[in-house]
Parts: sequence; C-alpha cells; structure tokens
Amino acid sequence: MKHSKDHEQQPYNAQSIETKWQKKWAESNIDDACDDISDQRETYYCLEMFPYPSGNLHMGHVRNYCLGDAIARYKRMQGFNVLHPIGWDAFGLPAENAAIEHQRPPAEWTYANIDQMRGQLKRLGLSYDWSREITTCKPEYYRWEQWLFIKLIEKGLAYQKEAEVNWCNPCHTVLANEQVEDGACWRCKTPVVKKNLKQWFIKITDYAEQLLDDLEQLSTSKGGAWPDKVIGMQRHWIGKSSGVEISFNIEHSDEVLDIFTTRPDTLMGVSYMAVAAAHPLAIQAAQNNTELAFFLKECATISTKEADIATMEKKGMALGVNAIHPITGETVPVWVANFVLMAYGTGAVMSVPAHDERDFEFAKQYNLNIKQVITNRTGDANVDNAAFTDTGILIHSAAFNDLDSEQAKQTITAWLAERGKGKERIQYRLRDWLISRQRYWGAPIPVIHCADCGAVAVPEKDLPVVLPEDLQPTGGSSPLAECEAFLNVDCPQCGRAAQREADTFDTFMESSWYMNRYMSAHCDTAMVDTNAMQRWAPVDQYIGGVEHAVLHLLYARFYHKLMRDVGLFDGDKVGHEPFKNLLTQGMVLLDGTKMSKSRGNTVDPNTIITLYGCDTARLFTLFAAPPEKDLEWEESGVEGAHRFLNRVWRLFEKLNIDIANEDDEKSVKDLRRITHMTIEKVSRAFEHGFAFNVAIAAQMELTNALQAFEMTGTAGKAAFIEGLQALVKMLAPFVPHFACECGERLGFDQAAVIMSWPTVDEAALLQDEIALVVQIQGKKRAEIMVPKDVDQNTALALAKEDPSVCKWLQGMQVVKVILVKGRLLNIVVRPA
RNA sequence: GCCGGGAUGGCGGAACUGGUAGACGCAAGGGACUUAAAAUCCCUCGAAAGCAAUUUCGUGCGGGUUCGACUCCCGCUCCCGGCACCA
Repeated sequence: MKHSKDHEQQPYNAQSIETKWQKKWAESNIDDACDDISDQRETYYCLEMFPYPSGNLHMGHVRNYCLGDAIARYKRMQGFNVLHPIGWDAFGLPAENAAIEHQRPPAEWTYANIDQMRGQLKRLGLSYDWSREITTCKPEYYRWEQWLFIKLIEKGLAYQKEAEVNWCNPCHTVLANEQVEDGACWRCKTPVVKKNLKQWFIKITDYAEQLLDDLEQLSTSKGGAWPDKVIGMQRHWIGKSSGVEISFNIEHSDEVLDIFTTRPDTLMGVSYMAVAAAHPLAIQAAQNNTELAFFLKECATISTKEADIATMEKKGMALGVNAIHPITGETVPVWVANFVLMAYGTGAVMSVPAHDERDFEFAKQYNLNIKQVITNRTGDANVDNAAFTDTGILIHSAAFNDLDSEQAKQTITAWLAERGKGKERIQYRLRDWLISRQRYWGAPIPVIHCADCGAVAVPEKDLPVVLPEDLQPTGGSSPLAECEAFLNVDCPQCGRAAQREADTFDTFMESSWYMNRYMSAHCDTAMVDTNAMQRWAPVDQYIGGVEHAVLHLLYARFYHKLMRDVGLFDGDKVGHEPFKNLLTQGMVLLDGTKMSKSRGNTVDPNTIITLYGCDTARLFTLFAAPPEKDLEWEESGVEGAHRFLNRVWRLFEKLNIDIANEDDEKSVKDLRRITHMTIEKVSRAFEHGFAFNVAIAAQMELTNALQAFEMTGTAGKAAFIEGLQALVKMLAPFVPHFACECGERLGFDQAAVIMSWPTVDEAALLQDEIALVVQIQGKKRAEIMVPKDVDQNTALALAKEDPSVCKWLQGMQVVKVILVKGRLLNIVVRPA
C-alpha cells in the first residue's frame, strides 16, 4: 500500500499528460492489430469512415473517430485482437479546385493536408494501427482498382455505352445517379444537365437482387445491426417492382411498342400510350413533324433545368400514331409525355387514367378518354374527380369481368403470354454505375483507345497506369486530356499508335474497397490477401455519417461482391457483406445548424484541445448526446466534462485519509454495489446500442458515490480503491490519457489500464434488504424496507405496518395484491 | 404522396422485456470559503396548493387494454431525415 506522501495533489494538467501517454503508446505499438496466426485472441474489426484530406479536422470527424476509438479500446480491454485502421480518401475534386486557386498541383495540396490531419488525429490520441495507413491516390493502392476493372471488362461487368448522363458544369464532369440529389450535383449543388456521352459503366444492376436480398441479413430483425433507416433507403433505391412487359403493335407498321406495367389488371382500361421524349418511336415521328421535334428538344432541357421536377406540369403531344390493344384490337393514340422516363422500364407506358393519378391528370388536361375498369367491393367507386388507384373488382372488361385484381393480373398475364404478347418481368429502379469522370485528380481508367482495335484494356502486366502528379489544372477540362506524355501509347493488341483513356474513375471507387485493403494494407501481389480477409472480414463495426446511406454504403456492398466474384475470397468463409454492424452518427451542430465552413459556424478541434485537452473534447462529444442523434456543441457542456475529470482527479486525495476507525458495514456494501452496478451498466452500453451518454452518466454517478463515501476502516478503504480502480479502467475507452495517468497513480502500468476490463462481482450486487415501493391503486404511497426475497403475504403484512399505507387502507377492502419482485407491491382496494 | 425516426422540466437527455417519470449533465437561484475574484463545497430546481407533513396534476392530442402505460393497441397533430412523375 502506498503512503500518503505519494498522493500529494498535483493539479490535472491535460497537456502534459496527453503528450506523455501519446509518446508511450507510439513507442510500444500497443494499438497495432496482430496478424500472427499464433495469436489466439478473437478478432474484432472496428472501422470509421476514412476522411477526405480537406485540410483540417472538423468536429464531425472528431465525433466519428471518438466513437470508433471508444469501441476499439473497449474491445481490446475485453481481450480481442482489434483491427482499427485509418487512411485517406485522397482523390477528389476539392484538390483540383485548390490547385487552381494556389497554382500548385493537387498532389502537393493533398499530401500537405494529409500530414496536417495526421498530426491532428494523433493529437486526439486515437488508437489507430498506423502501420496500415492507406492513401488512395498512391499507385500502390489504385493499381488494384485498375486491376479489378480489367477483370470486370473481361467478365462483361464493365462496359462502355453512349447514354444520357448527368453533367455538372462547375465540376466539369458527369455524375452517377446516386450523386444527383434533387436534380443537382451532390457536391456543388448546381443543377445537372442531361448529355449524351459515351462513358464507362459497371453493371451494378446485375447485382440488384443480391444487394436487395442481403439487406435482410443486415436488418436488426435478422441479427444484423444496420439502422432500419439505411436499409429502407437502400431498398428503395434499388426499387424492385414486379409486373408484366406487354407488347402493343403499331397500326400500319411492323413496329412493336413494349411497355412495362405493374397493373396488368387495368389493361382493359388503356385509353392511350405514352412514351418518353427520347423513345425511338417519338424520334421517328418527329422526323416529319417540326412541332413535335421542337417539343422533344424542349423536354430534354426542361427536365433538367427545373429544380422542382415533382411539381412540373404534365406536358405531351400526340405522335399521330396509333397502337393496337393486344386484347380488344381497338386502336389507342400514342403520345409523347414529359413524365415518362426513358431510363426506366421500356421508356413507354400504357396509360390507364381511371386508375393512375398521373395518367388521370394527363387525360384531363388533353381531353383523353377515361375508362373505369376496376371498382371497389360495394361497386360504387367512381373516377369522376380522381383516379381510383386501389385494387378491386374488374368491370367493363369483357371476359375478365368480376375477377378481383389479383386473379385478373394472373389471368391477363397468362392470356398475353400464351399469345406471345406479354411476359412477367422484374424491374429495378437501380441503374448501372457510371464511373467515368472527366477529371484529372483520380485514378486513370486503364483503357487504351486504338483506331483499329477499339477500346482495349491495359494488360495486367502494364499496371498500374500511373497518374502524373505534376500536372496543373486550369479550370477547364482535365489537364490529363492534354498531357501527350500520358496519352500517347502503343496499342497493346496491334502495337500501333493509340491513346490512353483520359477519364478517371469516380472517387467512390476508391472508398468502395478500402475496408478490405486494410486487412493486408501493403500486399503487393494482390488486391487483398485471402488469408487476411478470412482472418478479419467482415468489418464488425462500421461508424460514419448517414449521408452515405445510399452512395458509399451501396457501392461498398457491391464492390465486396465483385471482389468475391473475381475470386479474391470465398464469400461463405469471409461473408457476403462487408459491414456487419453499422452505426450512423448524428451531425455536430452549433446554434442549431450544422457546423460548416460555408456558414462560418465552426469550432476548431485544435482550439478545444489546447484549452481543455483532447480527453475533455472526447468526453464531451460522447456524453452530450446519444451517438445517432445530432449533437449541439456547447462550451458550457465542455466545461462540465472538464469539471468531471477534475472531480475524478481529486478523488485521489481521499487515499490520504486515516482509517483508524471501524467500518460502517452498510455503506461499504452500498459502495461496492454501486461500483459493480456501474461496471454492468457501462459494459451493457458497449455490448448493445453504444449509449455512451448513459455509460458516462453512470460513471459520474459512481464518482459522486466515491466522493460522498465516508471512509473509516480498512474494508472501506479497500472498497474505495476497488471503485476507483474500476472507474479508471472504465474511463479508459473514453479518456485514455487521463485514465492511464490515473492508473499510474494507482500503481498500474499502462497495459493494466488499457488492456483489461473490470468484471462484475455478482455477489456485490446482492442486497439483503431492498426498498420496496408500495402502491395503492397503482400510485406510489410509501417505500418500505423488506428482505430481498420477501413473499407477497409478508410484504403485504409489512406494508400494513407503515403509517402512510394504513392511512390509504382505512375503510377499504383489499381486492387484489400484486408483488413485482424486487420492485414494488401494488394493493388494489375498494370501499369496504 | 411514400418510407424511416421523433415529440419527456428552462436546455441536452435518462427510465431494464409495462412496474418509483425526470438518472447524469448544463443553465438558473440561494448559501459557505475568500480582502476580492476564480476554483471548490453545500442547498433548491416539472406545475399548482400549503408554514409544513402532504395532496392534486403532469411524458404532443383523443380513445382503449391493464392492478399499473413515456413504454402496448386504435385514431390524430406537429417536427426531423430520406425518396419522389418509377409506370
């Protein structure tokens, strides 16, 4: 036992403590994951979404990494072999913009930012395995992405096609569908323009069904732990719908108009057809019709210029062509309509105004026929003022009358199928991933364009196609497109002069597989090492902002499956999904709005660290709100967190108290109970839900109890030390530097503090006597002390001795008694 | 419109599978220590009534189930996030 002199009080000095421990940790590589197969510990992979090196860490980063670090540290203390890596999502547009502004190549800016931000991360004392640091703009990283891409070309999963694509003028590049939000660029918020361009795509649609099916195993109902919100968003994005493709012949022509519908039961109600402006039938009709040609042109621009597409007026024009109804043989006019999307289904629809709101509106506007063919059970549904969109019973449908919608769908589909005029079809909203970008600061697409051989994949032996890092963007098109040294190359097939593809990959390509690369970060013989994958994958806990719910999280799931299917690993051994559990953290707000540079309402993490230390900053971000909720930054709250650490610090003064007297057995027992209850509560927070705000509150309660504890004898002192030790260890995932320093004052080495989690002594939780709440008619009327395993009759008898209970029982007859063990006794009475 | 999530003191938020509503912290008020300030410590802190013990009301609104409802069910209101002419 140490003597009082050793515990003389030094004030808590965050700066010197943090510097001291960060140095020690770095020296001991204590945070590195162990790849040694002899290591028997169970593995745990904790990952936070890696940062884009924008220049400085912001509070959102701090929150993200503190959450992850708490989990990683807890798991280490629980005896897991933890992989907790970090890296840099280093390609991207801001680097080019900065390059233009500063007249320096983007590489310089990027690497300088990485150095700056690495320093900031280290200042936060985050327990990363720095030996696995990844920088995605380095050839040693992106070469494998290029490698995978040529494999995908071989498998027919990557292809080039001319298509209508989303173009962002300020960013001077095309965008994937996922990167268009409200008709505008996800990055610069400028409305996108439609353009027809030849671009590279990856067939994510081939994986639609898998991506949808595997969402099931991620949902909480199936033992996974992805938020319902994210699962719902992905499900909706994939947008599966089952229906029928129906062929309509065109009058006086050999042409066939194919449409997709989910409501074949309404087929008899078709009164016109509508095709997209880009539909071949429309284009053909426009050849001899200038008015129509003008309208088609207008549609192409309007649909993209209008910010609010939803409220856009429905417009259309008759093509002057008729379609023949496959059942009745009647003719219906074909229209072009601005609400029909070329990219969905077949780019054409059968219009049933009586049973579709959109068709109804269009029909009213252009005075088209409205024919009701479905009614409700009572038969009184009408379509006078609005479409009747429910399913129901068929009417005015000849042979199909009186069938209900479900039967009609089957019967009509079968009828069509027999005659070769229709077939069941599954349609997805998801479209192929457009991965070409007309940007410089990205990974080159490994393709060579040859006049004779066409687009030829760069042979594997010639990889990587290295991006020249010294080019200077000027603001217009990519400097890569003008870099002769890069572009001119011999065709790998015929050997004649050819040109490299000047487009680069969408930067979401890099972030789609980095989680798998960390497992074998420096492997130079393969994209990933299969053994490492089997050891570590999947990520046990992924933490990041919800803004990536569809973008990154969908692409990464897809990429994982691609990597599996090119044979990099066995999905049954490694897992078919990359992220087992997902925690989506809320934003950091200041005065109710998101902290952002553009709003100028940021709080610099550095300032806070300098003022209070990183432990205080860490503690506050975890305590102020539950992880998934938004967190309001409050300086007074930060001070409160700092005060708490000081309070713990001062608990050590109590070690100097003389203990010459007898113990008060009850208070010793109570203290031990609080200690072990706290261990239970804090452990529970880590095991499910990550309610660190509650866990920290529990630690504050323990601190209060320790502070209030009157230590008189040796048992008391032992209980106090036990509580203090447990507290220090439980603080370690949150405020590691502080905890290590406190641990040292208790005589622990660092491993004892950051490698062992306290265990609950069940015996300490037991109480001989408990406070039992006595309710009359469900209302609390008294609290009595009873033996812990009291039975109902004894409890009732004891309750009746209590004067305030007596008062309420006066003149009453006991009807029923309910005892909830360990909690309460409810007496139901009625007037006698 | 559709999907998801919410609504609890002055504020952020607690409340295990239905069982003491408001833990913990912030803010506020009062007091102690101090020449003073800071720091620290103690007390009060949902509303109403009362000197008090105590009582009544109280978890967005209206119903219901139950001995007992912040929690479950039915019907709403409002807020936040996502998607949105998807055939």
